[in-house]
Amino acid sequence: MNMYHVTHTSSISLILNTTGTLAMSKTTKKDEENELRRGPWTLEEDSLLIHYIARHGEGRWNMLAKSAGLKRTGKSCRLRWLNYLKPDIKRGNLTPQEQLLILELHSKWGNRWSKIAQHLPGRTDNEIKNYWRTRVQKQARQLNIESGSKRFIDAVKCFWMPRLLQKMEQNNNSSPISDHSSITNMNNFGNSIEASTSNSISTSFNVPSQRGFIDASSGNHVSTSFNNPSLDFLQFSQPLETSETSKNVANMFENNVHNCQIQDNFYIDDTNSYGLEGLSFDPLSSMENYDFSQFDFQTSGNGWMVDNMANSSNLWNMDAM
DNA sequence: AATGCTATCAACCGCAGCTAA
DNA sequence: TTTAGCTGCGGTTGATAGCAT
Repeated sequence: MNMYHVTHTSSISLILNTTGTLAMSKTTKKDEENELRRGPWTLEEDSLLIHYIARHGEGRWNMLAKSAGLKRTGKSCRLRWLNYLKPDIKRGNLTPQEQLLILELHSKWGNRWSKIAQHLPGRTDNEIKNYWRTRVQKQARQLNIESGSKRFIDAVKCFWMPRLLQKMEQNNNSSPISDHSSITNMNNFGNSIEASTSNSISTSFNVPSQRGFIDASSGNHVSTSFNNPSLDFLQFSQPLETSETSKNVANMFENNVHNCQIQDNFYIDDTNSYGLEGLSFDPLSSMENYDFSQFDFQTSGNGWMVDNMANSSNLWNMDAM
């Protein structure tokens, strides 16, 4: 049994558990005899649980806990299995695609973590919940936005999502990518918000009625539409046939359509504040690097973004998704 | 090197819904 | 119909690693 007791006294033991961390458990004789264990699981407990489920299957957790010889509650066994031991659990950082999907699904279902997790194979509700609370909500707090508010949704849609798309594009292209990025919306060229890199990969979220936009790197006016009208808001400066990721993105969004509306005159050009390292990936934090001083920008209280942006009436159409 | 702070994530808790007795 | 037990979900906590000072 791979349980490493580093030290052991009559009442305190240090145990190297499965996560590689040291767990200190203070127990009494009474605890050991009568009470249920709590805290980090040991390798021995994991092994008992895994082998029992391999033989008998999962479910009926209270009985399982007793039968397996685990001094744990059924709930604890269930949680340990579902969140950590189950073979098909995917570990490691969430990919941009997964993050994008989480944002999409959360906008649709709210804190229905279990339901969201069903759409991310190998990811657990706990993991998604932790991601949301530690990354997404943190950004909202830092920007003085109430998470779940309309402004927060605007931020997610107009900044975070395009950058995730951009990251996906970049991941799909192994060629060297400059740190130069820009988000551009020029009044003269229609209402679009565009994430662009210097290697001409450009992703635009458009107001459907105005589909043209300027490729920031080439200066050419580009208008690319999807066959599916519901994808009109998604446009790419590269022809679709040359951008596999664009196709993937299009597929991903096919049933998750929403429009991103921002006001005219909205122009942001940051030259180096969120290069690749920034894209690894914290889009809202990169917002903090923008110069919003030219706008009616409030850093505390209710406001944080261009007023017209927040006043858009067609934002985040839940029904359309 | 020591200390404090922050981020992350595993695990626990309380509650609600379901089911069987 | 009531009640007790079980399960699953979402919120919260606590331990710890890593970073900053």
